[in-house]
Amino acid sequence: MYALVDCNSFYCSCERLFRPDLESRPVVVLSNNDGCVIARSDEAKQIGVPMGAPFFQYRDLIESNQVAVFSSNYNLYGDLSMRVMDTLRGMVGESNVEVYSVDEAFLDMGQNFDGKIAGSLKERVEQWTGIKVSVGAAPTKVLCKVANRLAKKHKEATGCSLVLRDEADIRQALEETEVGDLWGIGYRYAEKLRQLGITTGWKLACMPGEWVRKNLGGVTGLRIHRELHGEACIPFKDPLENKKMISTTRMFGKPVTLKNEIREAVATYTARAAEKLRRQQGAAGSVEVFLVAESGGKFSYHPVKSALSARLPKATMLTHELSRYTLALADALFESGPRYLKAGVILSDLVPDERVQGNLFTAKSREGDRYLMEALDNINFSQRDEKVKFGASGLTKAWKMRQDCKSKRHTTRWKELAIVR
DNA sequence: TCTGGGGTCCTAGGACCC
DNA sequence: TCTGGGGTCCTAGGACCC
Repeated sequence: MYALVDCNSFYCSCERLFRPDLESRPVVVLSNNDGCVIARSDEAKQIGVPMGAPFFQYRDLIESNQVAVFSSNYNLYGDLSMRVMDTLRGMVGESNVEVYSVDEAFLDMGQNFDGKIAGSLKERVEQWTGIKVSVGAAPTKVLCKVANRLAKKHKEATGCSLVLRDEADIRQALEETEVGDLWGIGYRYAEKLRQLGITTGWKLACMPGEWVRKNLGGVTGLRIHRELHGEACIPFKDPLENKKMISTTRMFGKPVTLKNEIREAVATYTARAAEKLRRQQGAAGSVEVFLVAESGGKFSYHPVKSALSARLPKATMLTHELSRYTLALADALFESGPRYLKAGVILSDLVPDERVQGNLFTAKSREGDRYLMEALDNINFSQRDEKVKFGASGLTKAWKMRQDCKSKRHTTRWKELAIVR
């Protein structure tokens, strides 16, 4: 049996933790650049603020209902997420927790599953961290998702925790689940399935496997289908696995037209991506840079993307080596004229740093560079906020994103500690 | 007139997730 | 004026190999 533990309206819960006065007020959290709504408390959902809604379109609704609005504060959410995950690890063992996202984890509950543990997991997390969670348990990951969704949907009846054990439970749950609400069935497939009259999870489960393989993206669809029948096909992932790709991409706070500003942004994003790369002790064999520009058309929002990539002669984790390439790509991409909205840097072909293949022509020892990176990361990690950086990243950063309603980093900065009087 | 069979590797693009 | 960021997996098709 597996269990899925999912934090309720996670970002909103984090904000409320330090603002108890918001307990019964609607709360929303905005994406970077204060662009769209990415988290809503139950009250905000009831008022009718949809997920992903552009903030400017819903501003009136939000203001007239006195919704508390926050810019996203990833320092705070990341830290609270760690506390939740640590609590879970303490209860079921480190190797039985797969952190699926910042607010979700799958737990491997083993063979002798006792239904009561679902409740105690929930209680302990809430007591130790102050974050409310929902628990769904079932024989497969897809069914855990179904259970979790229903646990949330029927809060009063389930107490936010639901176990699907035998076939009767599963059938009933699937009959109540719309096909598009299944994990792995997105907008496109849901549409297609509905056209064919397959409206619920149960109806999909009743289709023959071969049909599913043909019509639902091959083996991916087949896996979901089998999971609906209680056959676990989506493996429990090793928590120590490294990323295969690392990217840093951002919208600009306002459109950018100057080459220098594009270069600053690309240098900054390269430095951030390289930092993530070093954290997993990796080195990148390829880099890609992309720019997104406004389209000429006045009445439509159709940004134009252009991208270039380069393969490095030797995989590296050094910021200054990586940015030599990313800046050259940025120069090649840039045109004067377009108003640029966004840029991004993607590192791929990642290999573990110690296994970097030697190259006959770059024999020079790079120990010094390595120490430099280590020192840089240490300073920036403990002091934060880019205390030390490369000049190419720029000092003014006119293009930086907007964050007008950001809360304090209560748990990760001494200076921003909450004050209680 | 008639032109094999069995592979691998790479890339682009689609679909999905939170 | 204003629409996020960071990932994963899979497939099809082309180039190339013997």
